[in-house]
Amino acid sequence: MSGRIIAHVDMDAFYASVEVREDPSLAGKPVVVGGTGGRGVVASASYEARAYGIRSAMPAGQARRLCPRAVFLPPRFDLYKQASSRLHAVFFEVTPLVEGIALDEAFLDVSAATSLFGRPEAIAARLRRRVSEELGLSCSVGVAPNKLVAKLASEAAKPRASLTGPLPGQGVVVVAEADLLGFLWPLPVGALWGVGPASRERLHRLGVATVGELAALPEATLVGALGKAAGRMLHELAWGRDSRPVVPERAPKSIGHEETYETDLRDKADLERRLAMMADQVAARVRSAGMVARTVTVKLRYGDFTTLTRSRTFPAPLDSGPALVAATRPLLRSLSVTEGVRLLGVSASGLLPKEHAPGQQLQLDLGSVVSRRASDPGAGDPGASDPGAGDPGASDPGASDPECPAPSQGLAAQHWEEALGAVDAVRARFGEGSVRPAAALPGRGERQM
DNA sequence: TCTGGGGTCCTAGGACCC
DNA sequence: TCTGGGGTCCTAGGACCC
Repeated sequence: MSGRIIAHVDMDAFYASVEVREDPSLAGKPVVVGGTGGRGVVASASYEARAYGIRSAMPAGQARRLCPRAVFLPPRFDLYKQASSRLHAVFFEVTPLVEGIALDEAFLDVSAATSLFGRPEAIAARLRRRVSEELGLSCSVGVAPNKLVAKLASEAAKPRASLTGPLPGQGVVVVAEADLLGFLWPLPVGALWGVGPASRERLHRLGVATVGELAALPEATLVGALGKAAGRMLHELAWGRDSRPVVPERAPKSIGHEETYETDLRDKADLERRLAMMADQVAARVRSAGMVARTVTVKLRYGDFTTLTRSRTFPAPLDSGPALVAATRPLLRSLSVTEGVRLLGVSASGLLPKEHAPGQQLQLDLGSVVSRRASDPGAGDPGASDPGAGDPGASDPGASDPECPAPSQGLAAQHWEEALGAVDAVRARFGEGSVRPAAALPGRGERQM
């Protein structure tokens, strides 16, 4: 446990600061990124905007009421991604052990960097200087023996908003092993990783408001109130114990896309087309990650915010657009849309690296598998690992759907791979919208472009 | 002018297997 | 033929993070 030195680097008001850097006339003004759509929320707010009480995740309307003269900008994620990769290049100057948490935030295990760069304070100061030189942006750095406290330390190092302008923070806060509990125990429980509004409320009912009070509670009480995993975890964290390692590369567990609409949608055919577009995009991202997916989930949210999911796991993985589109269709059809749909989404999970995936041929057969399983949940796996076995003669509503025919049984797997590669290549060159799934088109005879 | 979009992890119940 | 129990997989929902 002892000996680790973990740094947490967190950019200050990242998206807003990038926008100010791109347009210096915004400097000193309240700037809000996000919340430009009818149903948006704030993604990032400059310290000038925070002085009015504007915060991330706040509904746009509320932010506008708090500060009508704030500048509201639509997010430009490509710009933030560029800045993020330059940020990571700076991190790699110090250590290869970098775990990105978000575009603007990362843990660095700098335990082995002291011989080259000196004491933790010096490493943190160096990081801040290099970030400023390379990106023209400021960040805050926390250093501690573990991730939990490093993150809380970077928070303590942040600037503060005030109506007379941002008050600079310390920039760097280092918490030594001996000071751990003294730093931790006065903090509110909500500061701990994993304590959100629901857990905070439960803890308050137990009379717990600070981390110190949490530490005084028996672990069994916490487990009773919050469940086994969360209870044990929080008990450890309250005592400053956190052995989670810095993990540089994590394989994704799911890849998805969802959209909230300006007004609730009720037209089933329209929703199916939108879902097909999303499923096709998700399939492309699964392929570009070099993965295949076994589980497909459709998510739907009604106007009253009730949220439902429907998922299906297939015996063999899939990664083609038509396969994902075909998989989502019966899932959406199992849900009512007459109430009005606020949000629709698709996600692919059960991801496996493509090279270890067994029986990748399901995509050739998926139409029949999907509809058969949907109509008869008790049906076994109809030879899914064998592309030719899927009962090509059966008149199957899914496979014969005019809007989304199953890929031809006769198309050799190799040709299918080539077709997918071609789709991805055209998209890479001409943009995402250049190739669209047939199921996303309004009608068969109708010209789209 | 209520509540985004990208995710991770956990829980609980049922099916199923031994 | 009054009923175990562990393990795994799947599904749905929910808390939480940035």
